[in-house]
Amino acid sequence: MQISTKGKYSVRAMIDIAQHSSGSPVPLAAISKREGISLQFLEQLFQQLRKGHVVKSIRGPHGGYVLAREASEITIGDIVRLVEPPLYSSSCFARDESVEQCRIAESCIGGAIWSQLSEHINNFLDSITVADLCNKPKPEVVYGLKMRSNRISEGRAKRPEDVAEAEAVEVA
Amino acid sequence: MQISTKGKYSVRAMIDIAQHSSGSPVPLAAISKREGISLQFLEQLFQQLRKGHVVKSIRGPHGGYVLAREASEITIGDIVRLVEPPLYSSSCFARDESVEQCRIAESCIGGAIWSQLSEHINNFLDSITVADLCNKPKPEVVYGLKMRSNRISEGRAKRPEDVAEAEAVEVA
DNA sequence: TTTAATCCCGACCATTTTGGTCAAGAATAT
DNA sequence: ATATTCTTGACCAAAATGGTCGGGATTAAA
Repeated sequence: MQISTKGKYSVRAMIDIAQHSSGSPVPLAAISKREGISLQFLEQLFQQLRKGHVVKSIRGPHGGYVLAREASEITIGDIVRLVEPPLYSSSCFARDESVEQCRIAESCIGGAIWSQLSEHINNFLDSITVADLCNKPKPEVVYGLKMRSNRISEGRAKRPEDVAEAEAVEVA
Repeated sequence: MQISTKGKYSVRAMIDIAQHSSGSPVPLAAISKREGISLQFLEQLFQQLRKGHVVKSIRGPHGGYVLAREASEITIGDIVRLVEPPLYSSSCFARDESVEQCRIAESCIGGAIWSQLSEHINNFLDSITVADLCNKPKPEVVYGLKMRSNRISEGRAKRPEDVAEAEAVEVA
């Protein structure tokens, strides 16, 4: 269970755009140089980010990418979900995952675990926005991240009762 | 970000032992047959589970594996951590991950995100025990999983303030 | 004491995923 | 026109995943 560099690079690139775009588009070449990420790899990632509607592209000279909406309205989860495979893919403890039926049948709790874990992770990642990471908070604040619950992220219809209360983790 | 079959298989095998062991050891061959998991793959997994002290082995005829402690004292997190690579490995948004220094330096929040995410996941997985999954709860109960916070899992020293309040997710 | 059951261990291996590169093209500001 | 920038698709090496194989070591029981 790992977060790949695709996720990390994508988040870094999105932060980079948010920090360096003053209304004008940011070319990938600039991000590549600043973040030390290969241009071609960025291009690959940004196709997914564009199709996922978190950035918009502008072609030609002085072109580049701009955030599709305000940095405070783009969550880390929005980004990560576009470039990472989903955690929960309908498999539980069932013997044969291709079959819908679970081995321990009506008492199966396995699927619920992974789906609940997935919910937890998504709620956590959706509680942090690109704007949060651009504000350069003081170290004390870093560890006291304010968690916003019930955030509705793009393309993911959540009923309110689906959303867990995400409490801040006191790490320090 | 995926949970591999190693994690799922290991959890299933542990549940299998808990359900079929009446004090006597459960041979891998029996688990293999019941769960449809290759014997050799199980052997591979159980080496890690044994070294991680969640099971004990008994060799010779009528041998097999027994849980190293009560099913209610073994969490899913205990199992999964033994066979899955760790989520958080000291990398944040830093340009050069081999260097300890982060690009956005004193205001770096990136590392905190992944480490907090890791905490969240561990707390969640540590809130569910093998015993919970053997009790065959009714479907209603399945989705109302009671989360126990502040569980101390083997080999992971947690200060109380490190542990988030894990609330039950109302899925249904 | 042989035999069979069982765990133990290390090497091996095919496929998929990851983390990219390369080359050619299309759009567009200047 | 031309240079800049995104767009697309093919390709590729290395690592991880999800196993298999073959032989040992240990031990209960016939």
